[in-house]
Amino acid sequence: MGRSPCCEKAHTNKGAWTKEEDQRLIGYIKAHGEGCWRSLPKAAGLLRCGKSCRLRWMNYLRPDLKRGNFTDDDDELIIKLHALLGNKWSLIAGQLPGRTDNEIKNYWNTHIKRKLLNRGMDPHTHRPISAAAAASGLTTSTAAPVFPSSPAPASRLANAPFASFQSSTVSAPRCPDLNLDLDLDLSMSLPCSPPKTAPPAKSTPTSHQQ
DNA sequence: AAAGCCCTCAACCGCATCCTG
DNA sequence: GCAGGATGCGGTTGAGGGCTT
Repeated sequence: MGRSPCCEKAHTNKGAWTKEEDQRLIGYIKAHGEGCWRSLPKAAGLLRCGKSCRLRWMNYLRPDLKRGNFTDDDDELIIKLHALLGNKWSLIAGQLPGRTDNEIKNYWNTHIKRKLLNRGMDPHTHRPISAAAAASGLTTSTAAPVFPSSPAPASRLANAPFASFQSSTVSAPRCPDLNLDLDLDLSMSLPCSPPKTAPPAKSTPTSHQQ
């Protein structure tokens, strides 16, 4: 496509990071802080593209990461947040200090999906599979999720009514503004747009752009 | 003990959105 | 208001390790 590549692929390493690369990245960020990912690799003496450095730092090297050891509470929270937000992994991660969007996404796909299926729940709609199927003259896969199925882009969520819990992440441990302790009928609690039978999360804007 | 299969997770890719001039 | 660049996000892939046969 017409986009310029994010970096010169010919001169960048790919694949797994070596310890030395990690050390360089950590050292550089400790010394200079995050930011300007595009120029960071050169400045740090890394043959990586900025994106790759950012990802490595965010998902693996950051000192405040927990990594692994998801508790049942974490599971339940993720499930509830997913019911509310859909595949907005970064927002979900924001409610779980020390977790990254990538980690949660992986954990969802490998563990929680299965957990929900075992419970007879549809991981997309968060409804009982039979009900979800029945409810769909709609196809199962597009059965209306209980979260806004064509949610506003993440950034716009900042303007959404539940934005308050996003910004509250830091000060309060978890979702003080969401009634996550209840077995919510989430479809009732959503402040956002009325449910549409729209494609799931990310696909939204695509249709009217490009 | 070996081979094949399955699962997990780190990393990449492409697109969307934000930011700046 | 527009264009281009930078950053962030979500989907997907592939390597490696563990498990099963």
